[in-house]
Order: sequence, then structure tokens, then C-alpha cells
Amino acid sequence: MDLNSILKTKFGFDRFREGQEAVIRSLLGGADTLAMLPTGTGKSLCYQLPAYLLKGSVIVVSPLLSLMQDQTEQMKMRGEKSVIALNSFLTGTERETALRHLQRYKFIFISPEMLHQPYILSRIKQLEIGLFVVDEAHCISQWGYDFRPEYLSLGEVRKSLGMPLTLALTATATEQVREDICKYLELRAPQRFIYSVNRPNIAFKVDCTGSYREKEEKLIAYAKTLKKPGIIYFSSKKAAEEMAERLRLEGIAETAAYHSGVDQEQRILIQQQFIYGQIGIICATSAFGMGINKADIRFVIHFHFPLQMESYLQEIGRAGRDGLPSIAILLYTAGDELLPLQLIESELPTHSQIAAFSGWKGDVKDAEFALGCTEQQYSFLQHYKKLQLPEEEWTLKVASIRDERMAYKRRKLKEMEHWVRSEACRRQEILRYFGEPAFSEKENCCDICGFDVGLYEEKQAVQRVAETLPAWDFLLQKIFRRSEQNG
DNA sequence: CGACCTTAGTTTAGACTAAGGTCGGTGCCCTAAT
Repeated sequence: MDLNSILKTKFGFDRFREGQEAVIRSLLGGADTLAMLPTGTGKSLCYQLPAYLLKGSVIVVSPLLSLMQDQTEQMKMRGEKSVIALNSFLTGTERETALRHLQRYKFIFISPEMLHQPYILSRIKQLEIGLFVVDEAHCISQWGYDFRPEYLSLGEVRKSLGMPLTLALTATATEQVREDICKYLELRAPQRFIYSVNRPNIAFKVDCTGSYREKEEKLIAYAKTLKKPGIIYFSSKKAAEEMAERLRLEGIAETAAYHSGVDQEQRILIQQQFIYGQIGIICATSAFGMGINKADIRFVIHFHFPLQMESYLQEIGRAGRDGLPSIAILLYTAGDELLPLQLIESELPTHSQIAAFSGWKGDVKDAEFALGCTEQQYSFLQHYKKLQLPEEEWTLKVASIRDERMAYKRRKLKEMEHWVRSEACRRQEILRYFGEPAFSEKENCCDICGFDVGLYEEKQAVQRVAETLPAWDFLLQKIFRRSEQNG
């Protein structure tokens, strides 16, 4: 079969990017496949193309509603109409209609949570499934253990669907995370295609400051001098808001804050304005980034301390997809690691909460409130309820799982600290962490090896010309047409 | 760690400060009554 002609006719490309063809051939050969491809190399093509050569539908498990909407929209623009996002954006009747005619759709996007609804799953079971895809598969390991436990049960879903051919896609995963992915998806002898996480055009800098105030001043100076656009990451919504306001006061007008507290419509607007160059700096929490397709991001600054190397790499990996010089700066003040430590502590239930949950006699729905659990702690307890052990045994077992998980998270944080404090080349240390061979190029590498700061600074104030920009009100209306109909 | 809130103490009535405690980040899903 001629893959190149399908590539040309269906997608309009003349050639494959690195990794794509190998992954597609592996799938067409019938092998479960794990693909770790660098950001921006067109991962979605890896399942979209083989879809036209395989019998049956393609199920794509996606972590975010906005990501599903983006992808289905893009596919429709390309001319692929038999695609649907099966999620809570659909009204009751729309969903019913879709479920009755599921076999009409070649591509079905769905969240892990929705996939666990017995009614939905029973409908999907009746389909012929050509390919089962898990996009952003590192979420299994990163979120599955506590935040979104349905990610850990995707293997069970696969079983109940008759173990369909499966593709797991990610951009950043250590060997251990890759193992987790294969284990929890229950892949059979998976083919692995692992490409380097190294991004030679991104320089690294760890900037140590003496105090919080000094850190703020340094950040403002960077925001003024560095080439835009850029992202500044915070571990607090409030800090992101305040810094966005502060930067506006400092004369950097095109600045916006983005976090989970900003309402959905506003979030989409900010994201679009950033992509079209109307916003130069985004002050964000970890809510921002997944699925952002913007090639010319010039800097990513971390104001707070990242929880682990993987998430740090994912966040800085959003810079410089166009291959041009870009910089990742981490601002550090002694004691910064205490904040993520606090966050980690609140992720998992305490021993006394575990014991109390185990002996809980009332309505399960009241347990969350009565035990003073966060939603996340509760979902952890809820997930392990299915172990079905006698009360005391359950308490011991779950407490040990919890302790193990806590130790793991602390270890990840320690690794991050080690990287910050290390006096070895930043890039080599990252590659070592991901189990990759050393990289010889030393030019414009990191603050240890040295780089030319001028490469990343704005030469002069750039007057941005108002280009042909989309009409936002129209776009938003289109996206939110439902709420208008209902309201 | 820093920001913010509550509480206790002082002192003689509403308001001040200091001390002590808590919190901080990611997202799916419709539960049921107008």
C-alpha cells in the first residue's frame, strides 16, 4: 500500500516527518505501539492516516475537552466529516442520536471518564474498532494514580472492547512512565518508537535570587527585555493574576492571565489571541499549554518550582517549535521547593482519612465532606475501594499504596531540586534523566556551558501591525452556539 | 516560602496589633429540582 499517496491526497503533505512512517507501519503490521515523538512533529497523523487503511472506527482517548474540540474542528476543516467528540458538550438528544449511529463515525474522540460510563461503553462495544488511541498517554502515569483514576483503568476498558489494536502517543516520558503506559493499557508485546526529548534550539537558565521581591523584579526585567511571545508559569492562580496586572502596569500591555479559575469562554479567547499574536505574554498555571499549537514561542519562564522533571520538560517544550533560538528560565529562591511539597501533601489522603474511610458506615457520598478530604483525596480512596478486602486489610494495603506514591512524588521533586542545584550542563543532566546518550553541541546550551543572551532579547521595540485577524465575537459565538440556544 | 484569614489580647468600645493557622495546581462527569 502506498502511504505516500494517502499522505498527499488526504493530508496534502509530500513527505513524512521523523518517526511518523515507522509508527504507521508498525500499526498496519498489527502491533500495539508506543510512540514518543517530539512536540510539534504531527503525532495525530500517526492515527489519522492508518484509519483509512484499517477496517472499523478509531477511538481516540483524549484528556481535555478543548483538545477534542480543536482536533475534531481541524479534521473537519481538512474535509473529514465522519468525526465526533463524544463528551458533555453534546446535549442529551445530540448524544442519543450520536450513540444510535456510532458506526457512521470513523473517528470518535472521548475522555477516559466518559469511556467508563457503562451505558456509553456498551454502545462502543457493539462497534468494530480498528484502532484504539491514547493521546497524551503520559497522563496515565501523571494523573492516573490520584487526580484522574479512570486513566489507570483503560486496560480494563480495552479488555471489554476485545483488546483492539492500540497506539499510545506522548512527547515526554521517562522509561518508568513508558512502563506504566504499557502496563496499565495492558499492551501485548508493544513496538516502541522513542525519539529524543532534546531540543537543541532551547537554551536553559536557572536564575537564583536572594528573595521573593528580587525574583519579582528579575521577572519583570525579563518580561521587558526578552523576545516575545512567551509564557510565564506560576503554581498559584493568584500569583499569575497579580503578575499579569503588574506587567500591564509596567507597560507590557499585551499580557493576560490563564488558569482554571478563568471562565471557559475567556480562556478560549485568550488562547486564540495568544496564537494570533495579539497577546505577547501569558501568566499561567499548569492549566495552560496542552494542545497549544504555536510555533514561535520564544521564552518559557518558571516563577515557581516545578513538581517534577517531566512536567518541566513538557512546559518548556512549548517554546521554539519553529527551531529558532528560544530560552527556558527557571527563577529560584532558596525554599521554593516547599510550595510543591505542600501541594504533594494535599494530593493523597492521610492515614487517618484512609482508616476512617475504611470504617465508614454512612452514605459514601457524605464521606468526602465528613473526612475533610479534598476531591482528589476522595477520588483516590474511591478508586481503591474496588480492592474489596476486609476492613483492616484494606486500610493497611491502601495506606501502603499511599506511602509508596508519596515517596515517589517526593523523589521526583528531589530530582528536580538536584537538577536546579547541579553544576553540570543542564542539557546533559536532562538527557541523562531520560536515559539518553550525551549531546555534544555546547553552543547556546545553558547557563553552565554559556550562551549568547542577545539571541533571546528584543533588539528594539517592535511595532506590531494589525494584520487580518479573526473576528473573535463571531468565533466565540460559533463555539458557544449551544449556550446561546439554551439561554 | 508568602499571602491571607482568624483568633486572642488590650482595654473599657470599637478598633488596633501580634500571633497562629491554613492554603497554594492540573479535569472529567450530571447528581436533581425548577
